[in-house]
Amino acid sequence: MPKLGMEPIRKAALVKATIVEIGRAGSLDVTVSQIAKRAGMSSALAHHYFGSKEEIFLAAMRHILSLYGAEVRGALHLAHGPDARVKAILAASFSPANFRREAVSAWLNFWVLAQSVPEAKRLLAVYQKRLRSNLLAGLRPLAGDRAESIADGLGALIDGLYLREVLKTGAPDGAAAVATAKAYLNAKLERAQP
Amino acid sequence: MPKLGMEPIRKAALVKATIVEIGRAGSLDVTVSQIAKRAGMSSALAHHYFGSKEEIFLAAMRHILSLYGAEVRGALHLAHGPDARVKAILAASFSPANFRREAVSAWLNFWVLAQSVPEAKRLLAVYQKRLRSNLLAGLRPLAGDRAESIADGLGALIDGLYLREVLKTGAPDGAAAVATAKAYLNAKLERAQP
DNA sequence: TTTATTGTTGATTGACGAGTCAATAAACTT
DNA sequence: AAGTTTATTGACTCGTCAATCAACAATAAA
Repeated sequence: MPKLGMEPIRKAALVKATIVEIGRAGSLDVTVSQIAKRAGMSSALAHHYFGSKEEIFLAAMRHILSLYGAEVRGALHLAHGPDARVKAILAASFSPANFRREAVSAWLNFWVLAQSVPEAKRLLAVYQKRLRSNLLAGLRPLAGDRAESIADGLGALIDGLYLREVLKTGAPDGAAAVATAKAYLNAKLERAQP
Repeated sequence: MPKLGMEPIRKAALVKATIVEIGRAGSLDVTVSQIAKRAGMSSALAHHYFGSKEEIFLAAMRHILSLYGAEVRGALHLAHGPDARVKAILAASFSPANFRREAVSAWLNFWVLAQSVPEAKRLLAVYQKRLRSNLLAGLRPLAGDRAESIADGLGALIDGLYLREVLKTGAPDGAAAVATAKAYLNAKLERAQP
């Protein structure tokens, strides 16, 4: 039965299962056995590939971050002009893939993890820095030296909209979130809603 | 040794200790023994007064919420005029008492708790509703029917600023947070920084 | 065909933690 | 004085869970 080259497959399955389980539980109170079971293997195998529960969590976090990063990069690639680039970032941030219950819950819990696990904190800091620099690139031509303060506000607003999604019932409404963020942007750029 | 009327004293000590311990750990991974020890009693006594760990957490959450509520109410009492009232809410939200490491960490973790404990979710929803209605009362005279969207954005921004505090190192900077929120407000009200 | 190498799990270990209980003691009631 | 209520804790139960291990299976390399 054992076919070779299982490692990447198993790891990917575990990462995916971890995100699902965190979403289900709404917290990091998830056992390795639960994760392994959902991924269709024994908990011993999960330990075999990842070494520890913390490593599993970090891998899941990297995965969420890289999914998000890829989406932003893809959207940015298609966008021409500063305004379009900023809006592309917003659209990617609240796209169905990222702005879904599971993922939002995972983000929230990774924030918690960042308080006690330095590597998690580092990863989240990288995300924040990249988001900021992406926003800044688009905003600078539009707002000059006010770009920094707009970017910081917009970044916090995005995170806040994620946070608030947690309390909502029913399916996430990415469009509404994007609208709120765009309204902020337009107000800061002192122009009417386009 | 046993003096009567200990219950409220013990409970208060436990609630306080809970917030400190959650702040220290950065998560809800805090044992009843740790909490009880910090509060200067045995874990059995903590169970005696609260029944369960979950009840202890909920009591701590109610405490944080009520501290915040009291601060807002106090600030609102002194504020005259819609503009002053909105600013009072911002000032209270980022006052040193509320916007400190421990409290911020507690808030974040209560958000996580809300995902799995209905009562926690309820409490957080009450907070959100009150914040919204307080903001609305001040914004309506200033912005008419745009007040709703401004209040929602401002609410999310406040939460986002709390969230971002988690990653920061060093002492929290309430003034900067207030400045960001005020900048948002001013932009939405289409006026220069007063 | 032996000998690694990789994949896999059931069983076990060792630690830890929530909640209970029995026992003790002080204070208040009658 | 006897009985009741409140305060308090050390010791214990019972369950859970991360991590390890021993053993087995299958493929690849020699």
